Amino acid sequence: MSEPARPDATSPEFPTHFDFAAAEAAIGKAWDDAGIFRADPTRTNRAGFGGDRDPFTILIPPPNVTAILHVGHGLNNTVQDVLVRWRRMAGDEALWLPGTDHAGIATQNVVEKLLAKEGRTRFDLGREAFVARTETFVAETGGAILGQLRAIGASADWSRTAYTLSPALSRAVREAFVRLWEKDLVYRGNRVIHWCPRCLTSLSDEEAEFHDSEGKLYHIRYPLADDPSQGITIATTRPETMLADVAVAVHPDDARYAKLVGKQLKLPLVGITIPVIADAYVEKDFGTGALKITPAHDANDFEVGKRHGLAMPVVITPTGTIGAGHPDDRRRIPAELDGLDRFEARKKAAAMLEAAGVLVKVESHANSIRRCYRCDTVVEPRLSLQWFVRMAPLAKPALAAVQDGTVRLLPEKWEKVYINWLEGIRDWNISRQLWWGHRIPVFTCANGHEVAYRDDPTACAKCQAPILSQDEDVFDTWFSSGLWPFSTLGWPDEESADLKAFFPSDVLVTAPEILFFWVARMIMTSYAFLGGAPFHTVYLHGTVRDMQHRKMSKSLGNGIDPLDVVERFGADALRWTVIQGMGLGVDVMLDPDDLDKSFAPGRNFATKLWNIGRFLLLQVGDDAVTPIAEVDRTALALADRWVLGRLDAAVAECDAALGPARPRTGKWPEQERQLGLRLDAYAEAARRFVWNELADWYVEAVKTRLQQPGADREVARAVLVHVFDQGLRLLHPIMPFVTEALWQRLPGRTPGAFVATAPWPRPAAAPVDGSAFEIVREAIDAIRGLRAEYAVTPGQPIRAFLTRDARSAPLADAAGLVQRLARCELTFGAAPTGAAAHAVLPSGVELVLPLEGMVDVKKEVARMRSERDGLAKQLDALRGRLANEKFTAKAPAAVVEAERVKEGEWTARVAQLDAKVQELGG
RNA sequence: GGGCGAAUAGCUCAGCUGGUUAGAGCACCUGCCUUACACGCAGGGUGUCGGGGGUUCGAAUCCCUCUUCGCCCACCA
Repeated sequence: MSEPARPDATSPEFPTHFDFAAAEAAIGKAWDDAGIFRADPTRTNRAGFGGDRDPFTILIPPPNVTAILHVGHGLNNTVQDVLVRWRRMAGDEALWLPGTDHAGIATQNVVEKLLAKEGRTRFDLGREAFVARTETFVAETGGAILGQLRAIGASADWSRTAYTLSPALSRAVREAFVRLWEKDLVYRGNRVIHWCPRCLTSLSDEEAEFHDSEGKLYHIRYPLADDPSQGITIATTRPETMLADVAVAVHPDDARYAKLVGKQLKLPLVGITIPVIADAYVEKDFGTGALKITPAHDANDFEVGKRHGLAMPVVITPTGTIGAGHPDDRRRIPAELDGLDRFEARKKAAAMLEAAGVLVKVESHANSIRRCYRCDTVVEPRLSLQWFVRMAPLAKPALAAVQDGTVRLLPEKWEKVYINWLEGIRDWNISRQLWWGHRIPVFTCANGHEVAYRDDPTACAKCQAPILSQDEDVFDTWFSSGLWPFSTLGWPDEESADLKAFFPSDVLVTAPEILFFWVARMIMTSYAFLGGAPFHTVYLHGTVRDMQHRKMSKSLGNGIDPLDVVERFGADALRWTVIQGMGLGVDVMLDPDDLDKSFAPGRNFATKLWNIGRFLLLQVGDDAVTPIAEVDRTALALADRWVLGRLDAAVAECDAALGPARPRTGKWPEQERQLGLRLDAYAEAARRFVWNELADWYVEAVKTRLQQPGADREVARAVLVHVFDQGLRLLHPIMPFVTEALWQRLPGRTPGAFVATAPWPRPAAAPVDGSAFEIVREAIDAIRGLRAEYAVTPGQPIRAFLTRDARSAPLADAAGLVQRLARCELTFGAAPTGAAAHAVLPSGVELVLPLEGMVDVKKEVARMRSERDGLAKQLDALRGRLANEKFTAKAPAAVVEAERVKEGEWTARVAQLDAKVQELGG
C-alpha cells in the first residue's frame, strides 16, 4: 500500500517505512515465547503470597464462542489491552484473563441454522445428538476470535483462557444455583414471561427489547349476556388474544360502567360468558376505559387475574399459532382461527368481528412491542412455568456499592441509570427451554421432591427415593457469565491461588448495552457469593458508528473488518485510531467507505516514530550510550534540559490522564471518582511529546551536535536515546508493535528485554530547568511567522537584530539553530536605521527585522495598525473594568492585579505601535 | 409516562468548583521534495459557545425557560 521510498533515502538495512506485517508476527511470537503476559499469583502482595506487586486484573467480557472479530471487539479489547499493558509496565502483576461465552441462545441459533440448511431441526436430532453436534461445532470453529485478538496485539494470559461451559465453570454455575436455592433465593412459578416463538424459549425482561411500532387499536363491543342491546366496548391492539379473555375490567370509580360491574358479557367469537370486574389498574382515560383481561397473554392482566382469582386459559401455542393450551379450552378456539399464525389470526379475527357487527372502529396506535434480542421475532407474553431468582435481596448491596463509591461507573451518568434500574428491579427468569447450556440441577424423586443438587444424585436427599428426572431447562446464558469474575479464577474453590490473588479485579471495560445483562449481575453475584464487589471501576465506552452516526452492523453493511485494517494499516494503526478518539463514553466515528481517512493517521504516526528511530539509530550508531543518570548535569545543553523537562511534563500528563489505577482505600473518595481513564488525553500527551517536541524540536536541535565528535556528542546521544526510549514506553500500550520493534534496536539492549515489560516512565527525581529554550522556540516561531506573512521566498536568508541581555541570552547559544530552522541570521546589537519590522516575543525579547530588501513595508504598517486597533478596543474594555469600583472591590486581588499589569503592558504596546505607524508613514 | 444527559469551529470533542484575547485533533487553505520521515515540513482559526430571560463587578461555565437531539427504564390495553 505504501508508496515506494525515495531512492536516495532508502537503506536496505533500515527502510523508510515500518514493515508492520513482518514485525507484528515476529514480535507477537517473541512475546509469547517469553511468556511475559502470564500472571503469577505468588508475585502479588495479596494475603499469603509475600510478593511485592499490586495485582491488576482485567477480565475480558467474553465474546460469544462463535463470534468473529468485529470493530466493536477491536475497540473494547484495545482499551483493555492499553490498560493492562500500562499497569504491567507500571510494575503491577497484570492479568488480563481471556475467554469465551458459550452464548446459549445465540450459539444454539447458529447451529439450528446449519441444521436448517440440511433440512433438519434440533428435534430431528434429539437433545443429546444436538448438544454433541453443537459441541463439535464449537470445538471446530469456536474461539477463533481469541486468535484474532492476538492479531491486534492483545496481551492476555492465554494460559488462563476460560469458557463458560467448561467443566470448571460449569461447576461454579451449579454451586451458585445451589447456594441460591439454599438461601431460598430461587423459586419456580407460573408467570407470564416473554416467549420467543422462533427460539422456543422464555426470555428475561432484558432479553425482550422494546421497539417502537405503529399498530392498530381495535374497539370491540362485548354485549351483555342477558341483554345484547347493551354492552361494553373495549379497546385492544391484539384482538386475537380475546379468545383467552376471562373478564372485562373497568375502573372502580368509573361512573360510566358502575352499573355493569358484576354482570356477564358474551365474549364475541367464542360465545362464552365472562364477568365485568372492577380493578384500579384500569386507566379510565385510555381507549374506552374498559379493558379485556387476558391473564395468560399479558403480564398485567396476569396480575389482575391473580387478584380476582380468574382462570388463565392459554390460546397461543409455543410456536405462535392459535391453539388451546389445555383440552378444556378448545371450546374457546373457533375453527376458522385454529392453527393460524398469531398475526394471520389477528387479521382474521378482526374480519370475523366486523362480520359479526361488533368491531366498532379501528384506529392507528403507536406503541412499543418487545422483540427477541437474538432473532428479532415479536415475543409472545405467555403463561408458563419458569425458574426465577429473587433479585431484591441481591440488588441491595450492589446498589450500595455504587452509591458509596466502592464501585464507580465511568462516565458518571451510567451510575444513575444503574441505580434507577436496581431500585426497580424485578425477579429474573433464568430458565430457558433450550438445549445448549447448563442444565438446571434440580432433580425430582419418585415422591415428587424437587431438590437442587451439587452433584448428580443417586437418591432423593429428602426421602432416599429414587430420582426420576432432571429439569429439562438450561440456565439463561447470562447466569453463567454473571459469575465470570470468580468462576474464571477457580471459585468455588476458596483456596484457589488465582482467586486469592486476583479477586477482586480492577477495571471492567465494556459497552453500556450490557450494563444490566452482565455488569449489574456480576456485582450482585460477587456480593452474594464472595461478599464483595468484583471490580472497583466500570469503564463504559462508546459505540463504533459510521459517518451517519449509525451503529455498525452486519445487516446495514456498514461494518469494518478489523483484520482488514490490520492487514492494510497495521495493528498499531487500528489501535491508535480507536484510542486517540476514545473520549470518555464518547462514540467513535469511523468511515467504512474510506478506511484511509480513519486509519492512515495511525499508520502515519507509526511511520513517524519509525523515522525518528531511523534517524536516531543512523546518527547515534551502535556504540554504547551513557545512561542518563550518569550524565553530568552541568554538561547538559539547553535543548537537553528542555526536552528532559518536556518528557517529565508528558509523563505527568499521561499519568494524570490514565490514573489513579485503583482507590487507595477500599472506596473511591469523592474527588477521585471521576479521575483517570482519559485515553484520548493520554494518547495526545504522548503523541505531542514524541512528535511535536522530541521530533520537531529536539531532534532538530541536536543534529549538528551529533556530527561533531567529542564530549558534547556523547551527552546529546545519551539524552536523545533516553528521551526516545521513554517516549516509546509511553506509547507502547497504544502502539505495542512499532514501539517494541524500535525499542529492541536501541543501543545497549540486552536480549530478552522487552519494552512490554520495561518500567513505565517516572518524572525525574531531580528535574532540570530547560524553560529558557522556550525563548528559542518563540524566536523561531516569530521569524517563521514573519516570513510567511511577508511572503519571503523560502530560500532567502534574512537577518534579525536584537539586544543582548539576560532574556535573550539563550538565543546567542542557539543562533545556529535559528539559522537552520528559520533561515535567519541573528545579530546582537542595534539594527541599522530605517524601516524595520518588530517582533516582540511573549518573553519580552524584541527582534528587529530591517525591512529594506526583506519585508514588505506596507504590509508591516497595515499589520501594526490592525494590531493597534484591536488592542485599543480591548484596552478600552479593560479600563472600563478597572474603573468599576465593584470589580476592584469584589474580584480577588490577584485577578485585579493581573488586569492592572495587563493594562500597563497594553498601553505601552499601543503607544509603541502608534509611534511606529507614524514613523513608517501612516 | 418516569429517569438521565447533551447542544461550543465544517466533523468529533476539551473547557473542572464563574476570572487573560474560548481550545485540541481531524478536515480545510497557502507555501515547501530543508539529505529521518511528502505516511513529511512550515504557516493559517474559519466561532452571535442552540434561543430568550435572570444572578453577578464579571457567565461557554450558575439559575429559570423555550427549542432540538440522544440514552435508559416503563404494566395505558
